[in-house]
Amino acid sequence: MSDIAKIFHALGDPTRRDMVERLTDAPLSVSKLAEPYAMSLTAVGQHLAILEAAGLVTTQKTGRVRTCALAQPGLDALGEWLAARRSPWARKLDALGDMLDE
Amino acid sequence: MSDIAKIFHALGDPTRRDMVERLTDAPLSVSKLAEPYAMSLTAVGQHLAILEAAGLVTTQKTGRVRTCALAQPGLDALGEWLAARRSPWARKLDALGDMLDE
DNA sequence: CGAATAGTCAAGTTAAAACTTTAGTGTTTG
DNA sequence: CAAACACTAAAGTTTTAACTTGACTATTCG
Repeated sequence: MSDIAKIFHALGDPTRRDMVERLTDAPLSVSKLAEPYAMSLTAVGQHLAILEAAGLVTTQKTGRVRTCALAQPGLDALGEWLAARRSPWARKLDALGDMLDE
Repeated sequence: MSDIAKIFHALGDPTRRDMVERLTDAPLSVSKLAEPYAMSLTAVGQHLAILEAAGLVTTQKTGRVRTCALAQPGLDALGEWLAARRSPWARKLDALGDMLDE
């Protein structure tokens, strides 16, 4: 699964997208992050693992609490993908470059 | 389902994301769009409906052929969402505005 | 006009995600 | 040191989404 595939798949789920939105404001522990959702802590942990694998969230464990924060790599990759669709000339240049490489 | 939810859900699927990527280069008929995929034309039509509902693709039927092209509204909405995560100060200003409204 | 083309509709099947339960680890607190 | 806390792992269930089949409509071509 490519990076961009992981990112879009991760953000395709409403709960995960909401988590990212809430982490925009401030870092949160797993428990705090889980509070608003009507699901088990385990389920939240699973969502978190997906966000982390996509490079959208980083976490670090101190003692028994894991703190989650927004990560740049995922957002940056998303920005690049979007830029390529919004300025088609950039994509055409890429295609030209690929052609010249052959 | 909110606009941004529709957009991320739509792009969360690999086939639909590939469709959008191919439409970045040029508009295509449904049949041409379907060619690379090992699935029925019906399935492609279903994917297309989801992309259209998300504002990522527009289509128009002329005679018996439907031509599909990339649409701005979806990409713009995605850009706005992303901008809000990448510059947290913007989001904090929004929160301040909401607070002052009360 | 008949056949081929391009796409669509409704309904059912299959495959993938999300979520749960149960049980457990390491960490702090009283 | 026992109990509460914060999370984690494995395995099974349920829900959702993707995809198929078969039948059908409208358009173009010979």
